[in-house]
Amino acid sequence: MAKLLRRSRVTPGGPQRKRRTAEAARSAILDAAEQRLIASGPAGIRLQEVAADVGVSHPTVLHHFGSREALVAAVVERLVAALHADVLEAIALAPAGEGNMAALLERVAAVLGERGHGRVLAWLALSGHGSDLPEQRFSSVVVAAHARRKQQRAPGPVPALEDTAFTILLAFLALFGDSILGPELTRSAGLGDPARVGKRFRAWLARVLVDHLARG
Amino acid sequence: MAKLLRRSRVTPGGPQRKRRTAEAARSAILDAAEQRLIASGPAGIRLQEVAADVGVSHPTVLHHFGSREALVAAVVERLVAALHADVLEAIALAPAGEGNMAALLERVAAVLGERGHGRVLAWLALSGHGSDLPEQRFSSVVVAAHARRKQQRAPGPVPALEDTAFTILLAFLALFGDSILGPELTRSAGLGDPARVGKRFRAWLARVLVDHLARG
DNA sequence: GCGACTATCTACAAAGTTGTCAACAGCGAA
DNA sequence: TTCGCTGTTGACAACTTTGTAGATAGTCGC
Repeated sequence: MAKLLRRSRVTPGGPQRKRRTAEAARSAILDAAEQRLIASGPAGIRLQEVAADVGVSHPTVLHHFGSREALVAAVVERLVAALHADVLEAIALAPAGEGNMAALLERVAAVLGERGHGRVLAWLALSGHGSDLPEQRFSSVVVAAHARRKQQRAPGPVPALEDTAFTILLAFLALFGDSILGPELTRSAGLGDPARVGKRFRAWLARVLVDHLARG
Repeated sequence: MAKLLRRSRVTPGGPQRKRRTAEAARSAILDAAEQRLIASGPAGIRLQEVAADVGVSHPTVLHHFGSREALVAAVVERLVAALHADVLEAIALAPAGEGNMAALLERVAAVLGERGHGRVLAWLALSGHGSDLPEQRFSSVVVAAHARRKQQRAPGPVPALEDTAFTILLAFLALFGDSILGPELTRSAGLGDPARVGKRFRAWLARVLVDHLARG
């Protein structure tokens, strides 16, 4: 009789099994793993926690990704692609004008801050996943910016390409560093609301950069 | 007979036990844990690995620190103190002159690069150990630098304190970000030897900062 | 409805990690 | 030398985590 009663080896509390398409399951699992990646880094991704977030058992995760390592690789790849697209979009959406440096910095800062893209960059660099970062993109941005710079300021000596590259590098590193420990530093400095201070800092940085590009 | 032969429950390969003072043992364990902290972050510290590095068994580590968490707290505290002292020393050793900005940046960059102080800063900020970072130190540096700045450039309008603070913040964030993903970015940009490019970048940054402080 | 496919589950295994415990052993003091 | 203190150890326990295996059960096509 007992054999007839139990429909599975052990009757679960909620016997209703939700079945998704493989693609939907993979996507949901990647979403959960992405949150864990942002919060705890690649080393902090646990199969059981990710599975619990999605509402499935951890063998289901293994079924869809094969191994924990493959899951980490998949979520890193997806997130790096998203980061890459977001940065390019932020740059592309900045109209070529005068006071748009501040808007561009604000956009890039938002990309690094929201969704934790800055944190993920740091996690990957620290964890040795640096080779997963997009390659040869920085140089293309530099070349495009330098062309626009030479076009905009006709008279005077031609600025060196490296000057443009270093300017962009400085802006990006400052925004990146700010996304990681900016709040801590402003709090430590007692400057008040970190969000407000961050905004003022970026506006100030925009003025410095424009100043340098114009006169440097 | 067998009872007489075995001097311990199981005869170890090397029966020689090295006994250190508690202080020496703690120091050696902290050294090993520090390496692990720099390489893998606070979450990557394993009692067995640290013990193996020192050449002891892992219960010895627990004996000296009580728990893994206490060990992590101890090594973080020691390393943050060392980082703090190194940064203050780098600033203090910079003579108040003209072209010393480059030397100062080089010093701070060395502190962040060597011994992995920059990495540790990032690890702690990402891992939520941000509250372990030194407090109220940034503001004291800003105040001192601002006083020196007002003294050096007598004529003209008095620069705002926030301008000095943002300048220091920019320099530190750029150096910090460069210590984390500078090599990756320069490699991605195909600019050649990251060490050389980093040095050129810091020299360039020094010129930009001095320029801003003088004219801004 | 029925069968094939497969997403999903429970149960288990294997390895790693932290922590406990009793015993051993080096070293200084009486 | 002997004794007490304690740094050190092997063995073990409890827990976590990844991975495997077989069974269960939705879903689609016929």
